[in-house]
Amino acid sequence: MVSILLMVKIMKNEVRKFQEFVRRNKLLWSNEREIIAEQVFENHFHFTADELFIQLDQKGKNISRATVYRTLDLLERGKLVGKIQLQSGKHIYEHIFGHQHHDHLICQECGKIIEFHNDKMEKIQKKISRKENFEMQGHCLKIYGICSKCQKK
Amino acid sequence: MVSILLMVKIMKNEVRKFQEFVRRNKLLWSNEREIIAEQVFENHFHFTADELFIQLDQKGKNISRATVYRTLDLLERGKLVGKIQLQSGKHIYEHIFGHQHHDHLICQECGKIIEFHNDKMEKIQKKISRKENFEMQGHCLKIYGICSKCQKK
DNA sequence: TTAGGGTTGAGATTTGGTCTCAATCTTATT
DNA sequence: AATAAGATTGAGACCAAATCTCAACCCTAA
Repeated sequence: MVSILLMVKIMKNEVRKFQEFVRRNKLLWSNEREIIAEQVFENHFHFTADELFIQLDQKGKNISRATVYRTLDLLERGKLVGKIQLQSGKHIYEHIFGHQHHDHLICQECGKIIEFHNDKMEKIQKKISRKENFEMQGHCLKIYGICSKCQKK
Repeated sequence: MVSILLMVKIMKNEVRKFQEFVRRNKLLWSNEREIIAEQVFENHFHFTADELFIQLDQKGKNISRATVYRTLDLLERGKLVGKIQLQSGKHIYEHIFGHQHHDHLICQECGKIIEFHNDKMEKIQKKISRKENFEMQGHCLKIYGICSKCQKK
């Protein structure tokens, strides 16, 4: 009797994309990178590096803070996550892969973040850069204010 | 013989504006606040809190770092200076009073900052906020890239 | 002149993040 | 399967920017 055991590692599409990025850049694929990426893509919306570290810790994954930061950097370089700087100076992360580029409305009261995208504005930015002979690589637009819920309070 | 000594303190317009702001908010006007404000408005273009502290130190003004930071916060609250966050997470300051609102092109190579203003973009932002029932208080737009000089290198 | 309370300085502390380096793991090559 | 080269990791030291603490001091109104 012959039994064939097929070990297929189920890997989320996003995690696989990250693995491809890592290999493409001649870096090594490690357990830690996989665990961190999995957790990142389980998180919906925005999270901080430290939140991620604590989540992993609570799941019993003993991964050091340094590795979490290093891996988030890598995910950012691979354009799989985006890093957003808040007014306080803190950073939050969000998925990018599979998402359209967008900017943010940030509530100063409760911290709520609303995403939006506006093509016209992107075009204007390109035009301004061209005028200044500036080679535009990216941009960051944040609108600060009070969200509808907090206005009612 | 009678001699009248008229002591008129020459105060830059911007410094006076700050003084007014301080008084309006029922805070006290101190020597330190005056010295710091003077230095702020002597600086042209952008500077960091620490640069300001060092400038004062070199002039023999013994003002503590804490006071410099505190006063910059006040100046910001009074809308006399603006605080800009760079991608590195560091902050730089710039005058606002008497200047038109503007956004920034930031060279990733040499750090050069080019200011610009675009009305159409401001309008779009207001429209977006309105759509989301968001009470817009301010915004921050930074375009990152390579300036013309650095492209040639 | 005085009282009340805002402001300051020096240095400790916090925060978010990076660095160090020996031990460990990954991968390509035998 | 064994090996070697080199990438990665963990623990904790370290760093810079900024904030906090609190006693001493200064500003202002009365």
